[in-house]
Amino acid sequence: MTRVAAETTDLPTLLCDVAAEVIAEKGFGGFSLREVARRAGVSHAAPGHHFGDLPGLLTELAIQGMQRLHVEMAEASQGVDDPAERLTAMGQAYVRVATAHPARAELAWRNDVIDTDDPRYLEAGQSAYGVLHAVIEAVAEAYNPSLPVNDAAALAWSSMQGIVVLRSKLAWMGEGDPSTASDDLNQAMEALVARLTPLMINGMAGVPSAPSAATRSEPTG
Amino acid sequence: MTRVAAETTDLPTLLCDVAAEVIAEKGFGGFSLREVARRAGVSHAAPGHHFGDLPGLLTELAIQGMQRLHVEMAEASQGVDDPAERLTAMGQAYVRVATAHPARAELAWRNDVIDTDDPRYLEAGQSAYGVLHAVIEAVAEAYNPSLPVNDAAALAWSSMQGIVVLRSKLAWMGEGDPSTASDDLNQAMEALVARLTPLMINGMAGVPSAPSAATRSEPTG
DNA sequence: GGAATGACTTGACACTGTCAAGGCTTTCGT
DNA sequence: ACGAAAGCCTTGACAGTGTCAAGTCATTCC
Repeated sequence: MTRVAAETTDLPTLLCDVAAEVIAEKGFGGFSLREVARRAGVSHAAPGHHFGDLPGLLTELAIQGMQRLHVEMAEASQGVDDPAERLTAMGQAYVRVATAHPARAELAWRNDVIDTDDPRYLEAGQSAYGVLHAVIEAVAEAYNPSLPVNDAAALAWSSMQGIVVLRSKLAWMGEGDPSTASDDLNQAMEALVARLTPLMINGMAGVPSAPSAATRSEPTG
Repeated sequence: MTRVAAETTDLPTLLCDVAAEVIAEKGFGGFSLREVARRAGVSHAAPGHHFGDLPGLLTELAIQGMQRLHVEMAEASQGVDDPAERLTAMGQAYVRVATAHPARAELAWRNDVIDTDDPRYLEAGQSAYGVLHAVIEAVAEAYNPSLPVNDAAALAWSSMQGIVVLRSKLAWMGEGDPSTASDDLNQAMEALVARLTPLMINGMAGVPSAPSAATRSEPTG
């Protein structure tokens, strides 16, 4: 009857958009396939017809989230020469995607409800990681050729993802006011990323060949 | 009937343990209050009687997770004098809690299904952050008095949480084999934390333009 | 022009969270 | 000591959910 969005788009993409909207609105509790169908103006079994089952739809959203992460990080890194600035731009792009598409970005890491063996999911994830890895390699080349690139890349991605998860708890951490509007929170997070990146870059630039600050537990040299 | 666990513990804690077990086993899909009641050998409405509703039970688990994070980080930092080593020990404790109690640790950050306004939740979170903040302050005192402590603490916590979330994706990142057993994965993650901490400490210690900051290993000589 | 394919609906089933009502046991006041 | 009150838990019911089989209808293909 009253389909909510443009009639031109096909039903699967419409269902994805509606699902992301519902999740962003009410979280994963209160989300249901039937409500998605209701908002899209189709029968309750229509989603099942296109995506098989609930994990099928959520996996599709997760793939889209990972792909978006990939393309926006890649775009953000283009045209920025300095490796440190490029890492900052990518981190900000990551945060921006996570706030602009919360459902898709969160689902990308919800191993318990998606099919992590889907080849499209794997490919999107590895592509995204490839972009980050390239930037860290540039950082290593510019600042410290002996930098353990894999470790540094893991640190960078972990930090970005951690910031997104801890976003609502930044008030605990003296990083702004809890009552800030979402636009301000977004800006505050991009600013935080901009301040955190040099902290990481400094660590990557100055890492001694034999770390002495903490106990080493890596046996192989 | 056939209650599954020790009869000595009271029903609420039994229900929490069973719920955590079910979530760890089958994820949040496939989890239901009724199955928890079934495994505990009580009627289907017993959980509701003690916790009100589903968010009530999940919030209780989240509080327990945050508290565990707090106490284990505090314990890990005790008896370790060097700030860098203490930060490493705390990071490893964080990872250890997240792998030993996956349901509780994950729920601690699932804002969509828990009640984040619960005062016990808030208190536990702020206590945990306080422990981390103290360590970062010690790092600042030892290595770099002008370190922005709040930023550095946010970076440290974000990294720890990010590592936990990305744990299953470490294979993409050249950080070990995807087929490693869970015990090995646990060890690999603690080793990763041990390698990442010096990276962060170096970044916190100072700017790379000052060459002494990059090469020195002892702050006091 | 008939058949076959795909898109979607209808109807059904087992299951879920939540609530009201009731029973049973323990505790408490007097 | 004895009735009342309070807690703990069960039973029963209701609306809502995911999923599957069967059916309807238009399009496409030969």
